[in-house]
Amino acid sequence: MTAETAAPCLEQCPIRNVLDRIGGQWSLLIIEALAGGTLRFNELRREIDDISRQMLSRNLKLLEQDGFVARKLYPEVPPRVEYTLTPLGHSFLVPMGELIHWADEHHHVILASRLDYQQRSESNA
Amino acid sequence: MTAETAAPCLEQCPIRNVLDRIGGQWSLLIIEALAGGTLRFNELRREIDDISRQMLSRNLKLLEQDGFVARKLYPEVPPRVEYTLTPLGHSFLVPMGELIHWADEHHHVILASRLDYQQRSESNA
DNA sequence: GTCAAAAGTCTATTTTTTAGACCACAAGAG
DNA sequence: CTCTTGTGGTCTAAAAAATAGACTTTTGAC
Repeated sequence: MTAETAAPCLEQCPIRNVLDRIGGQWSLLIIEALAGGTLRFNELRREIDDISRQMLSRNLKLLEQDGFVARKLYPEVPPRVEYTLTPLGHSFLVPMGELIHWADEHHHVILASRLDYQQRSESNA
Repeated sequence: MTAETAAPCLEQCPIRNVLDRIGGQWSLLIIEALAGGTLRFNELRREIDDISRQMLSRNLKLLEQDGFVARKLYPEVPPRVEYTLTPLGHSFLVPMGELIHWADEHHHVILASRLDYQQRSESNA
């Protein structure tokens, strides 16, 4: 129980640095949508459906910065922009898949826990 | 390419429902901190160090609701509260571990990508 | 007597997100 | 010709969320 104990995540730790980007509501959803293949901006928007243009735009930019997705602009009129997962993005699908699998497997437990908690707090009220 | 294609995550889909909770900046950090064993409120705060009391409190409450952590209040004065991972919380450590491992393995690529992007946008400016 | 610590809560300020208008241009309908 | 739709966004104003910091209550140390 000396200084060695835990504290693995100070501010500029790599894990935190990476996961903070992934952590938003939208990033995982976008990556998942692109897992099926290249999509254009508005295709993504329809796919995710309740994301605002601005958030989609911002998150795509972040994902592009971090090298998860590649953005290809076709200089046509009207403009066409295609977003595709990079190899890095694809490699991320593996741990993300496990996370989703876990969520899928356990969501009933979680839902039950939520209900339980709700009922307990009601009976205390 | 019919309706079957993708759209796996509408609003009330379980994955989304679960991951939205996990998705915050703090949840993963809290779970990671508790992976080492039971901690009290202020111990957690020192562990994570740049989390506000309010966010820690709120996130712990959410994690408790969802059944990831158990909260044990000792009715002493001053009050003592201990937070511990439940079995569900522990089982989550597995996919989370893979995610962290991936982040650890790839953060250099991501950092490089960020720098690259930055330089490209500077040369375009 | 004074100060710190416990585990939070409350409020005010700041940041982030959302909703929605707006842009230039072109193709298709009528 | 005009009207509407679709393209990939950006901009602004309003709503929601996060942060910082004071406050609470009781005990033990000094």
